[in-house]
Amino acid sequence: MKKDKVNIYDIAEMAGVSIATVSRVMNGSDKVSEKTRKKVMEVIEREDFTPNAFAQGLGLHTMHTVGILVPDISDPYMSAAVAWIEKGLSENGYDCILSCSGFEQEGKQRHAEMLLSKSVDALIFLGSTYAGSGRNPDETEYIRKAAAQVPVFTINGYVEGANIYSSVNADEEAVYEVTKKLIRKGRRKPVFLTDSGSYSALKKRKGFERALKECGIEADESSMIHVRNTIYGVRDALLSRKKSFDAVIAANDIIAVGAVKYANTAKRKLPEELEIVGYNNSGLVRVCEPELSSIDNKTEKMCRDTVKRMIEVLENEDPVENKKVVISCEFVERGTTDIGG
Amino acid sequence: MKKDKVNIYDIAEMAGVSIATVSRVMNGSDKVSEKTRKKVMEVIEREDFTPNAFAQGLGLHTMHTVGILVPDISDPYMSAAVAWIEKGLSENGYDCILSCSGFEQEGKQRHAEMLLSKSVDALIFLGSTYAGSGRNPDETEYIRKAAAQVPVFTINGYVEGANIYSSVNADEEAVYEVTKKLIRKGRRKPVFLTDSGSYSALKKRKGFERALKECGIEADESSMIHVRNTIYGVRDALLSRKKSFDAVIAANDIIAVGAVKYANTAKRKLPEELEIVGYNNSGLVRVCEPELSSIDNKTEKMCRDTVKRMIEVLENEDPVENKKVVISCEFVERGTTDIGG
DNA sequence: ATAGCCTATGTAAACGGTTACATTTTGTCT
DNA sequence: AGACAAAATGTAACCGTTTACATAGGCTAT
Repeated sequence: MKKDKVNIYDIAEMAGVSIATVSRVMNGSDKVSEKTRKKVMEVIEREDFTPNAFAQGLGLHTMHTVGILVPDISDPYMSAAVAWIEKGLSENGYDCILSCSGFEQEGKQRHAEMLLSKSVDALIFLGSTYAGSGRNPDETEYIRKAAAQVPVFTINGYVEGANIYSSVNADEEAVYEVTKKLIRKGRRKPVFLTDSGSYSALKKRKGFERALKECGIEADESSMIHVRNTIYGVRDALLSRKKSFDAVIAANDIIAVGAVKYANTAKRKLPEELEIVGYNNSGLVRVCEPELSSIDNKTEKMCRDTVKRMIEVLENEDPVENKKVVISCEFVERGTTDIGG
Repeated sequence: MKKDKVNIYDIAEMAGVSIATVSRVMNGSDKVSEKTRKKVMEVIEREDFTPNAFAQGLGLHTMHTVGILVPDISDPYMSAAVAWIEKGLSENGYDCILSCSGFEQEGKQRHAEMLLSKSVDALIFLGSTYAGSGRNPDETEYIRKAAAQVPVFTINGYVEGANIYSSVNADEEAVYEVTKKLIRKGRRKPVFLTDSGSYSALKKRKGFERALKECGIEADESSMIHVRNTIYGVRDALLSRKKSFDAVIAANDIIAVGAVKYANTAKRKLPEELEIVGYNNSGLVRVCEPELSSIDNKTEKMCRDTVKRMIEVLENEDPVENKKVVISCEFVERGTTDIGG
């Protein structure tokens, strides 16, 4: 099916020079006389020549390609992050291979191996790992295995290990601060909603618990609710809840939107009777009515930062000192709270 | 950084066989005696040997990899589509390289060339092209160029040409039908909102105009409004509009949400005083309040279908007959209209 | 024993670039 | 004009696989 493409030999012949000269022209560098360069460039453009990346890779030992592993690209937070990462990589002459691994460890592992077999220069794991959850210490074993071959970067999932670089949000602090504010304002029955036991979810939960404890509010198990990551799932869970509550801190914006749906359905006025805080400050916040107050976890900054460090690791031989970068969040107030931005 | 890896020569030497035999063992196929296979496998496992992908790519001319070009992955419609495509490809043993090209032709072209240089087996162009707009016939020249090298599949952007396969929605029909319904119900001043002059936008517009003409409503230019693809952009455009209108048909859900924002801001009751129809039936429809009536363009079906045809084209030599597949849409009624689902 | 055939294995030629090194061309200085 | 350096260009080795083809070795049938 695939037609034969022109290769460097064809170009060389047409331009009446050697392949070395064509290669030199292609790579801009080196010393080629202006006359020859022009002649060769003409042929290259006329024939629409683009070098074969594999052949280049063989010689150069790099394909300038980075693998991105994302559990679910249709999640707005993930897709926004991928967009930023792709942009950053592209600006630096790298391309990305995307792989949607699902949330299961087995899929992640398989996809990571697939990416490695494509000789990516580095790997980015996007989204939460379960590292440190204590439930199963080898849940991140495959990340360490991958790191034996290429530098690995994790975003919002911290894994300790050689050749592994992590960027995480100060999730605990962020939730702690916002919960405190809610309590200070008079809320006495806040609940925390999450859909997973991921690394970052655990941090958020910790922040929530700490704030409650400090304020002398009993943090019983029932104030930390496990929900499905869908709008209706959350709404229904809240509708059927027996115990009362007067504030919701959600682990992501989708869950928060579900809480807003609940409030609208149950006719509880926002923010007077109930306050809701989302997480991620994603595109959803403005779609929601009233618009959603949310904790901005600085996706763009985090992604840009990750890409920058990656380029450093890949292109400088001196080791990058910062293995773990913590990026703080910022609470953005909109219509679902009234605690001061 | 990358460790020096063992290669096939090392394995061959250690196992006391030739590289050809090792290669045969690796690829499972061919006839190798059980004894040799075992001996070689042992060394392979012990040394953790994985073949170099560059070299494989050079030899094989296929990496079971498909390139996906998407203008903007953070758009919920696009990311949902990518998720479906990735899933389908993955199920068939293919991987995908994602490239976010932006909406400009120049970027699309550059990214397409990049993907081709990576020896992808096929290319998928996601989202609207400007083919047939008449404004510039070579706007799709680069797609044809790409098709000279590998089969090209376009989703919602029809391009005529050899080796090009398209899947498009019956956009004109869908908009025509829903507009008719609105008019029949009594709406006399519908407006159509779009952010682009893309192929599918033009079809939608055509359907809108046709419905108006048939019903004897004057379709002046001002009833087809060009807006930015942001919620506030649309809201503000509508707020500042002088001429009155009583129904909105939007080219996508984001625009429709903007119209809902407008209605909420201007205190126009939905759906009594104003009816709004979105397009794509994306995740946003349920976030919106009231929930958004939208035209479902069957993203999953379209993506699955595209992947299926692609596999056929790639793996069977007999030509696939259907170069252009049209997939019909379905209007889904929610809170922003009252015309009957 | 030997011709004849399979089967298992090895040899070497692609694949399409990069690049160290060799060679030719050009230009300068005396 | 001749010597020499510098600049431009060419040659060929190398990267690590796959695979068509060649060959060696084992078996059966005569």
